[in-house]
Amino acid sequence: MLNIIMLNRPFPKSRAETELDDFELVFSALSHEDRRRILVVLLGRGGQMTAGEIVQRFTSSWPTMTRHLHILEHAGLIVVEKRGRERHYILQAKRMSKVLQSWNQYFSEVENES
Amino acid sequence: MLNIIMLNRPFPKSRAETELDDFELVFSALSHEDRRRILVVLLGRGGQMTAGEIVQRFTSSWPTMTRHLHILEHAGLIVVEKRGRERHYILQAKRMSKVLQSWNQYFSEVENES
DNA sequence: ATTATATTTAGCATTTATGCTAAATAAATG
DNA sequence: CATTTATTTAGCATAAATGCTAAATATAAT
Repeated sequence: MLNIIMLNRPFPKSRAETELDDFELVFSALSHEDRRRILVVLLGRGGQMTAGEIVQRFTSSWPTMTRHLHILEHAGLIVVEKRGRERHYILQAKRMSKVLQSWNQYFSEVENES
Repeated sequence: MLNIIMLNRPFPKSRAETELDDFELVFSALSHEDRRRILVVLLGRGGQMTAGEIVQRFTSSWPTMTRHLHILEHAGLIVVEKRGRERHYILQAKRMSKVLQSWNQYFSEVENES
């Protein structure tokens, strides 16, 4: 699987490298309106919903929503928990804030603006 | 032009609507690595560079970079100033921070996490 | 076991994004 | 004015993302 490839690195990624990967994953995940809406919907429901509850609130098909959920999961913006035949998706708001704040921090020194 | 269509609305957009548009524009703009790099490069040069200076630092062709610059401009992450035949692109770091922080604020109430 | 429910995976069609080359524009210079 | 320099616009080819339907999987219920 994909994991094998990723764990096969000769040495671990540096903090900075990981951060760059995070920016890629998080900004890509957040670039689609439905994916942003999923996070907002999750927030409104206390941060945790099943796949079915999420799908109900959108117009796209279930497979399409599943893919969005996987993209959000891969970016670390949600995590999944299997409970019987249900999948519970759990918002990772802190992780999202951290990544976005660390991006913002790069730019926080600047005062060169109108 | 595009402006005519946009100004033809019967009433102005609400604050919330504008914010949603901002999320779309900003997260889409930041979803491409070269566009994020342009902002970082601009930052390293004091927040202002000509189109040519920016293009020099990337491997993509000038037209490709021009398009990236326009996407960043449309998102409000840079502004352009014409000076003779040069275009000076100016980083709008504050605007970027504001948009990302306002997104983060939606999620800042949550403490439901590991 | 059989059926129903919850959800994902496969595979394909369509749209959108990206990247290029060639041509156009517009200011500066000889 | 002709030429060079800085940059954009047009138009097309390719890659990537999105969305769908059908099929598969896996757990729960009868």
